[in-house]
Amino acid sequence: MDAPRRPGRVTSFEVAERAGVSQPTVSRALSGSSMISEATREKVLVAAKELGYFVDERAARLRRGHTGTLATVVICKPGGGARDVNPFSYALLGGICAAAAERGLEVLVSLQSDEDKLFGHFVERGQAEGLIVIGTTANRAAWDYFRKIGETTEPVAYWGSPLGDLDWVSSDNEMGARLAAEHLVEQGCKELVCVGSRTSVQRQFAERVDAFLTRAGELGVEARLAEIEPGGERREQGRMATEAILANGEPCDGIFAVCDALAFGVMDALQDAGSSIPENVRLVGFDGIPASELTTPPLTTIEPDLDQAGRLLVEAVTGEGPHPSVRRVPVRLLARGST
Amino acid sequence: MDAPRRPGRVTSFEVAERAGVSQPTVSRALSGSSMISEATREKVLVAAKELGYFVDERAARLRRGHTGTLATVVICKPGGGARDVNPFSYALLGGICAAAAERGLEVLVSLQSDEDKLFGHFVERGQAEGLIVIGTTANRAAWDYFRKIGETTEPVAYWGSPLGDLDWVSSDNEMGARLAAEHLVEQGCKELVCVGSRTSVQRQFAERVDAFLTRAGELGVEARLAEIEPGGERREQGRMATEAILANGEPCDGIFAVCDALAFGVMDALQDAGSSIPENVRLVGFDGIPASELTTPPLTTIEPDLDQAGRLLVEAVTGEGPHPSVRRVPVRLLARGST
DNA sequence: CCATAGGTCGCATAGCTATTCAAATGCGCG
DNA sequence: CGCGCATTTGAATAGCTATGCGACCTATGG
Repeated sequence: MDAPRRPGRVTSFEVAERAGVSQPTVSRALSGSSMISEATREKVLVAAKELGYFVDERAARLRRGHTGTLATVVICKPGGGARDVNPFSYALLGGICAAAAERGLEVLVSLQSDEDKLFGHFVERGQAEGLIVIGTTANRAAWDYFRKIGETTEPVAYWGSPLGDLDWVSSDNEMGARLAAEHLVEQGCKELVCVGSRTSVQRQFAERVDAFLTRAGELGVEARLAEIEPGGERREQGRMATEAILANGEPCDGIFAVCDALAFGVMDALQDAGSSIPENVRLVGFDGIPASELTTPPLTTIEPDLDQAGRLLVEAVTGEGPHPSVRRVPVRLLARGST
Repeated sequence: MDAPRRPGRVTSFEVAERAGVSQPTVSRALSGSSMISEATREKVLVAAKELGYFVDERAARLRRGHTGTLATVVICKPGGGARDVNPFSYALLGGICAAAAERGLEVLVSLQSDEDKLFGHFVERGQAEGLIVIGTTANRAAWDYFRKIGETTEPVAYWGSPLGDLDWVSSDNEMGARLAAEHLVEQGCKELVCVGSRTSVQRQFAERVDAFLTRAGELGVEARLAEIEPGGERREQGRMATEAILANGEPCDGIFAVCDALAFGVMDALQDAGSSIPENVRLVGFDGIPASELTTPPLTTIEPDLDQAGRLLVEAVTGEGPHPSVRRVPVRLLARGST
């Protein structure tokens, strides 16, 4: 059609011929084998450059038996397109890519919402060494699916979801929630509310709720849970939960929302009710998504170290360290205008 | 170490033996060849399932000669980690993944900031059919790099950057900027300012600026450009440009910021100056990033159809349609509180 | 001067599938 | 009953690299 499209690709045999050596020598020279003399290696490198040779990864991987690749499945909302992916998932994906690159691994990304295709069988098909699954919160069906196939022997690591005997990684929810409680108390709050859930698919939420209430208790401050309605958008859930609090006239001068998206809804409701942040109510979120900086006032939030998160996920799936393992990503408090 | 790790993997030969046929028959049966009888195909499928067989993509791709994979390079800021990636790039990446999945293609993602590794040679190494490059705005050096290697014969498509004779895709900047101008005028604005740049690496900015000023002129409304300072964060650039306007006491009741991140800075400056949006000044952004919904008031913005964007990029790189080609992604106005 | 060891390199092959080509089978029709 | 044709299958091979093992050469020590 257009360009001649490289009729036959340049092979290591052609490089060998040009360099006056054998094909295996080319292979070894390029892979840095120590059994090749410097002079020969140089000849080979020159020939390879002149011919524009690149190793064919297909053949190399077939022969070698491994791929140097990790697959990452990002779970999407059932009907949702790319637009609906949680911003947190994208940020996490970035951390994974960075950590993989550190180790010289490629990353294959798959956005999935269809239940039957969730598990791409990337490992069995020889496309990846292991699988990282993130965004499981977005899709209940997906969650159940992974729960069922939990017995697979594939090297797979999940973000944020205790699944029996498997590797998983999550924020240090307990630490984060404690930081939130301490911060609100330091700011003088006396009547705390936690907007979240103990029963969500997202088990991380329950951890945050429990740790927050416990820590508030230790500090001698009232704290109670405002359970969100299941289903629907997070932001809307946050709004409704907060409206319920306000409607009941319950006293409240400090709110901890267990994720930033919920916190946005909390802000909506407070603003509608004419309650000002932080004067009347102080608010802390969780996740540290970049958008949290844009609200008025900017949202105080608990930010996990996503580079670290990516690193731990990659380590879990490449089998470094014990198995099964649970790894906690360090968090820090980003104090901003909402407190 | 841990699990026996599948000492030898299940091959098509084993499936063949169990099904009582030959290896080529297995290959054909599983790939849906029409030259296999239904009875035989059924036998093969059963045997494959019983043995837990999956095609080894490494071997299949080696033999077949193509990979069914697209590589996407996301350019990052020079020193920046995953955290610094433009949210727009992530959203676009989502669109690309979705479009690729529609065509049964896998997506290999690579975040890159080191200049020497930008071009992963994914195609030459037989890892992908083609390359999509996004986020070129983030990194001047990267931009120059790609400019230099523009002559490569690799199938590569760029987001948003006219690069001589290559395929590229961008928002319909002209249409978007016109929509912005028309909207501001409809809302009664008489003194328009465009916060942006004609000289940025990001050529899309210049297109937006020109179209906005032209359209405002056609509508008989004053409009001028507030050129941003080169370098630094977009948000900061927007803030500084707006502060300059306010300091000069120039009349202004409508602002078009050529990207959302700039618009956030515009809001910062207006808020600091006690100028209220939309009463005193109306504001329109560009890109429709999800975070634009979170500002107070929510930002009116021009949203490109990112599913479409992904589709056009994938088509460009897979060689569907003419080459070289320039493709424009349809946009729409999201009217929100800031106007 | 020979034996040995160490350092380099080439031969042959494995790794698994898709495809080409020929062979076998079954069927209709003259 | 024989022949041609369509349908279905198998044998052989290509696709390209990495690696086990043997071969070779040179230097070294005896």
